[in-house]
Amino acid sequence: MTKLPACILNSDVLTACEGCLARDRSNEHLIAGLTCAKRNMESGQHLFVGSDEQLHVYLIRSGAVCLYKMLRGGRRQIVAFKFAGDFIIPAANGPHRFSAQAMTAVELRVFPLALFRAAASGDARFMARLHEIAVAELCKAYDLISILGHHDAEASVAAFLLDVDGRAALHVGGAGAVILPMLRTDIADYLGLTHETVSRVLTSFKRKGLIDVGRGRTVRIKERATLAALVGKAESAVSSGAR
Amino acid sequence: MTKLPACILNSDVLTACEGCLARDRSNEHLIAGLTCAKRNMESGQHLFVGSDEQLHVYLIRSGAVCLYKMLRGGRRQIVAFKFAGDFIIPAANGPHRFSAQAMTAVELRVFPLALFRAAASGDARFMARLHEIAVAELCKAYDLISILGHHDAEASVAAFLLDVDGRAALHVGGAGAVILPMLRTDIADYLGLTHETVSRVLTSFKRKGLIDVGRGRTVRIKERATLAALVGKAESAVSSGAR
DNA sequence: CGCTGAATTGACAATTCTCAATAGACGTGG
DNA sequence: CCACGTCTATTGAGAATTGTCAATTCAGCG
Repeated sequence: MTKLPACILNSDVLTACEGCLARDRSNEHLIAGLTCAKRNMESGQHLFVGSDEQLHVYLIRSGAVCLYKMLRGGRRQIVAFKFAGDFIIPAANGPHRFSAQAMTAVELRVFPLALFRAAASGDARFMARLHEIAVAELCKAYDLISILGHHDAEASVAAFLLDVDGRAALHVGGAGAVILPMLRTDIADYLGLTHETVSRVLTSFKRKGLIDVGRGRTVRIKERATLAALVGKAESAVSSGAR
Repeated sequence: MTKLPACILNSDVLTACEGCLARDRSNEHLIAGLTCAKRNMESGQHLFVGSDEQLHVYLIRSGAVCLYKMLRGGRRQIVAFKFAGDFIIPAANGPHRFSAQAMTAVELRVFPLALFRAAASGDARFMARLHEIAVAELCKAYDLISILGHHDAEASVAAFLLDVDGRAALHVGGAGAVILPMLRTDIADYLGLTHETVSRVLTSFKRKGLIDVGRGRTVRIKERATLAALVGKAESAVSSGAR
């Protein structure tokens, strides 16, 4: 079994890959046959679009990226936000299912997909890691489904704020404030709302004293419990009884 | 490498597992250490609920099952329908994230989760199959996200009809009609609508001549292209331009 | 300092939800 | 075989939320 970098083997890679690739300066080999290149992109640039062939695995070192799909009527559905430490791994063969756009300046590590897969197919541990990552994405997807199914703007935005707040990569010093790297439009396209509605809800939260909205897209959560109540911690997978 | 049953190795298992387990009568060993039991359940019964420990992998031989989660306000979000040939595989450790309820009489094959995982962890091919299944579920989840993001009842119902129509397991003889094994309420809880809205949309489709709604929850699609247009085959992952 | 894109706020329209009543299907039992 | 009861589906009317369109304020940047 080949030697795998910690960033691939560790269970918590999705949120923290510091220390592992931090050591790789100038494209040194991480494991036999699996190298990564550095790439930097500016805000607004696309890593790839839906029609592109899938050729790479991306690891985000810093910044924020969104994965989206264009829907009928010009509507855009963002299916995931990716932050520092997150992987973007093509799921199947063929063209990309999504487009990936940098929402801020982004620092990337890029692995050739073919090599990545070759390394995985020969190694059950690596394969298991990939599976683990896919499962984590699946859980995220189900969370988003729950949010979209709510049909409740306040609950959606509250869930979004709590989710983002849980990502260490986005915190700024001191008062526990979070930088929202995305536009109101991006939040709206993620939650299935309009940017006006997102704005209204945030203003409403601010007025109720649940959050502080500061300069530079900074948000600080003041009443976490109240937000959680809005989301409905009553959310439960338990049956409410046979039908 | 152990000998694996075709139902696990084949790529198209999610929709068709006939012929593989058809041969296993009375719990014979399928591969070393991996046996399955038969179980039958009636409509309305739960395979498991969200608080249960995850102990089994299920393969549906016949019938229909839904996976759901209860949301705040008593709202129920169905995250997936499972039909004949589909697996229900616990993703992570801990309790179930969802409840699973039989929507019709169901014939099941039940594998002990521990044995299933043991077989997988030692076998890169098996692991790869599991990954493949998870990825397929992920794609389904993203499809549902796209539907829920639409915020358009007609598009949602049209997408649902076309999706269900694509599942061979649900077709009845002759005129290409499909049996919808689920209630209007189930469809609504899947699409983030109310059963009244689902009913209204179906009636509207019927009046427009897009579908026939027959006896016994039978639906026949007459104007596939029109329904597809409603969904918006314009759906695309291609960027509409840099921002 | 002014320009440009983003965010906020307002007024109104549209869709869906809620509540309610009716009609239909299915199974049971007389 | 029909009547009844129950569950499901349909239909209707009104309420509520969000979307749409438009105008204004704000922030960042040259």
